[in-house]
Amino acid sequence: MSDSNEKKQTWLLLMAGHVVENGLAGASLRPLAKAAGTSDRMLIYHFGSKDGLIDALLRCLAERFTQALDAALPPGHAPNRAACLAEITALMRQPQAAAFAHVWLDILAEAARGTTVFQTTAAAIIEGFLDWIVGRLPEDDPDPATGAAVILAHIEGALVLTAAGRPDVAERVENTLF
Amino acid sequence: MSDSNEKKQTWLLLMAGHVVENGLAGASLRPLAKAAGTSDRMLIYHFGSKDGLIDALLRCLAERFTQALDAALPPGHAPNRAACLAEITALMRQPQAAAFAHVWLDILAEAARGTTVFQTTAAAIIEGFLDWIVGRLPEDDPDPATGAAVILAHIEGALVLTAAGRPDVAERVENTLF
DNA sequence: GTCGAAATGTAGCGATTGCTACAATAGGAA
DNA sequence: TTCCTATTGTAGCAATCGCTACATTTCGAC
Repeated sequence: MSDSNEKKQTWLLLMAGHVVENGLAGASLRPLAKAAGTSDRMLIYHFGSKDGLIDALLRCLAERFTQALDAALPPGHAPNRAACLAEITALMRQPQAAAFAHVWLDILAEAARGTTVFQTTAAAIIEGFLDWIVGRLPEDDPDPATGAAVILAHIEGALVLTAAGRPDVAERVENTLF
Repeated sequence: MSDSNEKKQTWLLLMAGHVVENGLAGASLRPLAKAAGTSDRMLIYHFGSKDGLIDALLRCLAERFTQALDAALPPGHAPNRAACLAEITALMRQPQAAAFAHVWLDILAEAARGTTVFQTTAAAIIEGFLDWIVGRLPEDDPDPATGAAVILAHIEGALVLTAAGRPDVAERVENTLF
């Protein structure tokens, strides 16, 4: 059992890499299996169905994302909200964050259409992101929940504007937010 | 020629409706043709290829979106930025806006992955949206470009947070933005 | 009416989709 | 060894994908 779980976990990591590079929307069994070094037959056998695989893959991606946040910028309090936002914005401009942004938009599109697994995954990612931001706000922030919400909303807005090819709009806002 | 263009335009409107309801990512020729009341054979014949069809469909969607904005809230100056944001936020909560949000996220996901047609469409939609917001800002707004950018960034952030199942976060920000 | 081009229907191609039937292998329990 | 279950490979199914070959219809120019 533990042996099987280890193998599945290895597969999931490899498939997560493939998904980050090639997108989640058009991901089909055979390419995923090739990325994991196995066969579609095995993926169905161990995950039950493609839905089961996507479910596991989404959990894996969410966990990887929250871990990546802590790894990139471990908790530590910024002097003020503006500095905190600047730090996170700079982090989001790094290539690995941009790569994840593609998958994030895939997840959002499917979540918006009502698919339960994608909705819970998206909510979990948001929750983890909010917690992480709270841990980076100024120690004396009067209202960390609101502060984190403002920063996260701006990060997500900037994500959309950047994806739409207008990072300049996001930048203009960033300079006048706090 | 004009006859052919009229027919294509009718088809595009019907297909746009289908796409808004069923998503753009998984849209394939035969369902689109059925929605337009024709055949996949005819779509290929008149649009050259699926890429050509998607291109035309995206232009149609972008135009429909900007027109829908003007139709929902014709230009008129709000008393202040906060009121302007509140108006637009209320508008975005209407069902038709939510329906378009699904397609918008599809477009963004594809644009983020680098597909040119989606990128230009996304940029055009952003541009039209910005112009429309400028036309609704207070008449004496000191910096309409920045004001529109701040409002649009928040709207897009709220879109993401809502799609992720956390509209509460967006709402919290809205109350403290101006 | 005649002719030629545009427009449309029918049928199907090769590729890919998620998934499965069947058989073979492997590895531990008795 | 013997048997049983878990695991894996091979092959293929029905459905759908974008697209095309071929035949037919439609329709305006002459």
